[in-house]
Amino acid sequence: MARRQGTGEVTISDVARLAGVSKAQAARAMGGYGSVSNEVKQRVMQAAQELGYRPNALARSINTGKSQSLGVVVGDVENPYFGLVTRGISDVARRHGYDVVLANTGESLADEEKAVKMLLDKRVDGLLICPTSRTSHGHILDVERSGRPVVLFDRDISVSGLDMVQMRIAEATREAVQGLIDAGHRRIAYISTLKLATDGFAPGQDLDLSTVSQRVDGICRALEDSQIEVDPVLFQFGASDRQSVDGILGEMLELAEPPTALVASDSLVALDLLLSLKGRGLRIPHDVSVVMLDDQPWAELVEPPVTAVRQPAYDLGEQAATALFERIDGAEGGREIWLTPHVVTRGSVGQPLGQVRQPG
Amino acid sequence: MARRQGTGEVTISDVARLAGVSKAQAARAMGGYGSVSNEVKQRVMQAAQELGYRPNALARSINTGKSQSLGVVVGDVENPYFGLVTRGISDVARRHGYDVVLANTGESLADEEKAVKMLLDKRVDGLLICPTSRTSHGHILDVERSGRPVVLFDRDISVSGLDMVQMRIAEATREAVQGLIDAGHRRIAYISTLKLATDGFAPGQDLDLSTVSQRVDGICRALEDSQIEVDPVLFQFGASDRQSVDGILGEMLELAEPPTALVASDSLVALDLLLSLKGRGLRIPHDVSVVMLDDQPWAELVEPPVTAVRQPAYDLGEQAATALFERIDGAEGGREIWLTPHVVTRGSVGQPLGQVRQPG
DNA sequence: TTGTATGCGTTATCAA
DNA sequence: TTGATAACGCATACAA
Repeated sequence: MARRQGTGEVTISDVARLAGVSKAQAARAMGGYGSVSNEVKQRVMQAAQELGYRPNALARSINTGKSQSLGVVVGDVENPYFGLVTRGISDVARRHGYDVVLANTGESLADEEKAVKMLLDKRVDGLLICPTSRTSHGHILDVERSGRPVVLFDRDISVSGLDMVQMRIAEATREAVQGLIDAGHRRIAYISTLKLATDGFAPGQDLDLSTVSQRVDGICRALEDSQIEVDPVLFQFGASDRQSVDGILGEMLELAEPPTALVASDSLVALDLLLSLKGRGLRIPHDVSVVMLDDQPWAELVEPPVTAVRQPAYDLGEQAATALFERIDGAEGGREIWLTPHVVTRGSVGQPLGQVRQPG
Repeated sequence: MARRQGTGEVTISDVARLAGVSKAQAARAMGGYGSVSNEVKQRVMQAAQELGYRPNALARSINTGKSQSLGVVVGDVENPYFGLVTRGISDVARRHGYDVVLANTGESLADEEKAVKMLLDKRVDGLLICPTSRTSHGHILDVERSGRPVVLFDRDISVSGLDMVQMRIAEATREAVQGLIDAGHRRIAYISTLKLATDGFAPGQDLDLSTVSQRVDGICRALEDSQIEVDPVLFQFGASDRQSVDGILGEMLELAEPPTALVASDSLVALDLLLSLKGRGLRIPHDVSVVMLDDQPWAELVEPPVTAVRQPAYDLGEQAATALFERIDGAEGGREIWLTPHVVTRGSVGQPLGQVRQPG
């Protein structure tokens, strides 16, 4: 007589009993390992079918040490860019018979740390992380130390040796900005969601997100190539919503030498930025030129269509997941994979208005 | 001497040994159940810390019967609507200390069935499903029968008794179409991604997606209220990509009595539709009016801004997850929750061009 | 409060 | 090819 109740679900023992074989044989037949005669296999299958038996994957995992699931940690699935990345990951995972445990951290480091812990506790076979911070990465290194493979995607961290799949977006950004310069722009502003740790921004300053860092580098390189001054006031951060974007834009337009071109760090910023411009009655590209550093379908639709840097987001997800599976299958770590975004030229870039220098 | 090697990870036994207490006491201290003296708790915590011990959630789950994770089955996370829903679900889950196993099925019934099986095998504590089909739902009923709670979201199935959270979009659609009628439209077309099982569409026909069914109902009701003929040729399906949308639009414009207003079933269709209109040089709302049955931020940005039905997608996710947790906590099932979308009037609806009837 | 022994549902080992 | 039994890592009933 059992002292404790089971879960009430059908187990392999029930199947074995009905099939008239030992538990071990039934397990072998169901699991497809070891050797079992065709006749027994038939009987077991039949019994399993009849009882509606489904193996308990948890119990299996505890024995095999493999959970057949991947942990994915990302800041914001709501951002269409990450939506697509997630889709790429999920497709590869499904193809491998794995499923995906998704943790959305809202770009909070504390939540990211918690999420990683939870995922490790659940013994995921590997982790895909898009880190919130370049520098606060203790929890990520812990994972590697624990022996479970990790692949970083989209963003870098400040130590090397980990697998990572990234966009080579510095170069594409440089190209896009070169396009602005070629059109005659000298005052080019950059607007990002990233919240700066420091009060103001200084060129060359370390930024805590590699993706933002790359973008800024690309812009600066383009400017320096043409001997154009890098003006810190044209690098604006903390553009987290419509209101802050509008505020930032308003301040920059009041500058003695306002920007003639605006570079939006991603599609969300671009959306708010374009709405703000529209609200102010500014016309693109007549009054101001615009470039967005992440393409989205609607960029083609607005008037004028927006010049953008198109990132292969789905591919990023696919490659990251593929790299992780290679690690799970025993491959060496430390590999870096770089994907190449491309500039898609549309109609939002034109010549700057001849701006008049304020006297004094 | 152990015959089999463990996973190599630190277990509660190791912690117990180092702390100099029994395995049970260590487990109690770590798990926070049963009674343990403060002194032992201290020693155990200390030992766990030192060894870097992390409990194996799988082993715990197998005992408790609770996995602390939710399964989410959805057709397409890439669709921003579902992206937001997922975010809502994920936030509630995290608040409850659960994590989310996400299965993206690409709207394939076979994949949906497989996904549900996998999730059940992994003993998720509950499932949130956005079903691909109203009628092929055996796998969903199986879940309920297995005793694990399910909440359907966004879409209905053809049997009652299950928990479900849905948009009351028939009514909002009726309102939006009423707006078109009020503006003078009589030829109103509807374009949906749904692939029809039958060859053509007949008014009153059963559709396999409740969300599409509701939209069609809303349109028909508005038309009937104004004694306008419901013309099957104005209901077009299978608009899965830009090309097919363009083809559908082309055919409809060649009709003897072409539509003067277009209703896009969701934001993806709307995007393709607007691009197609733009490509053809048709102007909104002068040449044709447009309404989209799912609002997205860019709808406000395009020229003219697009009148849309705004669905509280994040709320849908939140409510669905909340309902599921209530079921997990023992609440009765069979509840239906309805959310109310609203028409957001913008500039894409105008008076129809006086169209000339073809003679003969 | 503590320790022992057993159970969870599976896989792995070993002898038959 | 089979069956008995240990092992996985933890939770829990029971006795101490």
